[in-house]
Amino acid sequence: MQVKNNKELNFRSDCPISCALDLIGDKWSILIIRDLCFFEKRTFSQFALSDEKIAANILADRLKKFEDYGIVTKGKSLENKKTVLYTITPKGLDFVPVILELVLWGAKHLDSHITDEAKSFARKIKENKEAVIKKVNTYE
Amino acid sequence: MQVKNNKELNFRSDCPISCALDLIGDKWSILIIRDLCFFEKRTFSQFALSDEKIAANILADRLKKFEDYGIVTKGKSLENKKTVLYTITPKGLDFVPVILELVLWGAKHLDSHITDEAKSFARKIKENKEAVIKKVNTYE
DNA sequence: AAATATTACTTTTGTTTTGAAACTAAAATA
DNA sequence: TATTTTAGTTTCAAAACAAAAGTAATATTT
Repeated sequence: MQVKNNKELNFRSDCPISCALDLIGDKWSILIIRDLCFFEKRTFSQFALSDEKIAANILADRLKKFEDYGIVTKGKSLENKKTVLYTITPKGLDFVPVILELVLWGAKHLDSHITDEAKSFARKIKENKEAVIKKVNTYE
Repeated sequence: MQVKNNKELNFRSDCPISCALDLIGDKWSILIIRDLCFFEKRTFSQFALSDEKIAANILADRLKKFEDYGIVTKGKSLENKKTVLYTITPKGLDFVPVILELVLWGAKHLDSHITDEAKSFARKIKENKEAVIKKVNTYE
């Protein structure tokens, strides 16, 4: 049978930064991980509803990639047969520190674009990064 | 006169993560910042020679964007008239923590692809992240 | 001084990725 | 039974990317 798969990643080099970017270096991947980790989103339509308005085809592509590379697992809801649940793995959760640093960068250098809520989150990260990471890791 | 400019960024939302990605969310931007911060590259041809082999047109595009958004400044060499020097700004240096977290992620989860050198760098980051950041910040 | 090489790009052309919209199929709800 | 919801897929045009070749100024070699 014909399986539609993301083509195999070829890593451009053996640099860990480059390899990480080969997997999540685009405008959408990190936002999906953000939604999984900080907004407890789990379903296709929840991701699709985010402010940035990802297109359905791109979302489907990234979720497939994430599944293929162990960033999320795909499962079925216990309550009904049509809802698909995406759950972040430990490998995916390990992107949280990257995301927190992006928040700090954004809050510092794009100040005027950023909400007060985001600014207060940045403050919280600066005060106690480990606590923020631990909290995300215990959502599950 | 006709100026060739990167079109204005439109930020997809007011999320600091999303905004940061609007600027550097692609496969190349962070690698150029890596080369500036960790390998002291300053010229077009030095960037072009990196292992990942960025195409000249893409490199030119990203350097222009970086200049426009204050990530680097463009200057002339004191020694000769043809070399152009790109220098990272404090705003650009503030991406270093993001990069260090990508190194840690890559070293942990893509272990088999990564060089021993990169692994030992990851160890150093884990031992004393602040020292690594400080060292990068004092290259200049 | 002339020829060659280097540097920093730009241009061209073809391919790939993205984005928007419409469409589908199964399941759930009214 | 009809409508809505969920999770996608398909289509097609536009934008971004990649590889290669070209250019112009400067620097080096012969």
